[in-house]
Amino acid sequence: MIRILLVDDHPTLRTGLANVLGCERDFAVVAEADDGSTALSLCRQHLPDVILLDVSLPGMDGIETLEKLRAEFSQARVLMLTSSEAAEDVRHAFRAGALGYISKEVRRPELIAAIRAVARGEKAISESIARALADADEESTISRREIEVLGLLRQGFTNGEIGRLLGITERTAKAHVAALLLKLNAADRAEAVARGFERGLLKP
Amino acid sequence: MIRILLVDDHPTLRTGLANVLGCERDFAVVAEADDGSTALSLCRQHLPDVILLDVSLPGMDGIETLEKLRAEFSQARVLMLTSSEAAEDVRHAFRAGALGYISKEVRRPELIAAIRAVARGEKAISESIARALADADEESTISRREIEVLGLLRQGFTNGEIGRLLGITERTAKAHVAALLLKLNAADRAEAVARGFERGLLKP
DNA sequence: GGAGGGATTGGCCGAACGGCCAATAGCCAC
DNA sequence: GTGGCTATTGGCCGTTCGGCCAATCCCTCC
Repeated sequence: MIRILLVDDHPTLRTGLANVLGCERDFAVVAEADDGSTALSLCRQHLPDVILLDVSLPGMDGIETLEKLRAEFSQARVLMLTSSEAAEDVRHAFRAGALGYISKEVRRPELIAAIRAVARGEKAISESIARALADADEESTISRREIEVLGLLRQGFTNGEIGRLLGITERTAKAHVAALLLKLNAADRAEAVARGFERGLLKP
Repeated sequence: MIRILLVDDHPTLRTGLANVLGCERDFAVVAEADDGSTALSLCRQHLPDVILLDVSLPGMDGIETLEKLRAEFSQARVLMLTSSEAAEDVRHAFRAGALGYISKEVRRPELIAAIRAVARGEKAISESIARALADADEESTISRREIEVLGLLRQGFTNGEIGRLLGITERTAKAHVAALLLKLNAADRAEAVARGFERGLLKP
């Protein structure tokens, strides 16, 4: 018997999942949560075999929830669910100890197969996500520092301000911005920010 | 009997909806579509009483689908479903003839009530959406032209290029950009683009 | 028919931006 | 340990940006 905890903020989607999963004789949805902290306490109560975790949650987001879950239950087997295909999110999730990462768009059989795989301790990645990861690899990698700078560009800071905020020279800030423009193939910081949102580096 | 057409690109969510709706004796889900053109042809086939239409669809988006549906079936009663609360989307939807607009986060009873209301030809707006609309009213309204300019800022165009693209002077383009910065409370075009994404004026 | 708001344009100016070239130091992987 | 990548900094320069002030035309709402 595979005991499952559902974590998603959309009640209807949870119903759909519960319904789909309920059709499998060896699946049992033992609890449902609509946010990260509820997920944590329910996990303590039920110690599920598999946790289906939405990436975007209100308050504490999916990745953060994943980190806390893994910190407390290092053996927790987590399958991330997502609506978008942001390569950086996927990487973060795996780094934080997720076992699987699949799109909500997948059909029933794929979903079921992914859950079984994760329950066995195997990895599971849906095809669209794998493709997004491959695409991201082709493009140049954006460094952590650059993502940090991108976050400041988003807030309308000038190069000088970015330098001050990061404790570096305006020159260096400029260099980071230039690197961002190049890697994101953007003409100016406005387009860089747009690309950030398009790629999921920045979140609304 | 209320005959319903479901339009959403997430199979699991559709399952959930079908499940929730199936519990009501006077509801019948007569068809499901995962994109706009399928929705159109299914609508021709089944002439449903109510259409549940997701705002974000692959290819032709929800609003566009709505427009085509209304153009062909002017009596169509459409209830929009959304994951985000972008005030501009809501306005566009109502202008395009939607009868209702609710968040996917709503609980079962609210959803059912909204569908019954729309089936009777009444409007239905979920609380969170109404709040978003109210918030948007407090802020200054962004004109169509400005949204157009925002779309160009996103693509990294300079004021001069924007002028050329819109057939206006650089001066005027500058004026539009300045208006955007003011209304979006942004320090520069990069932040303006970010605010555009945050508000749902721009879509990834 | 008048009021209000959006779209349009003008000039001026200091600050910020982005491009190009080059160099040093630190860290990870092979 | 050596190559490759990132982070850091420097100078120089033409272009672009954003702010401030003011004016006209057109459409819609009352």
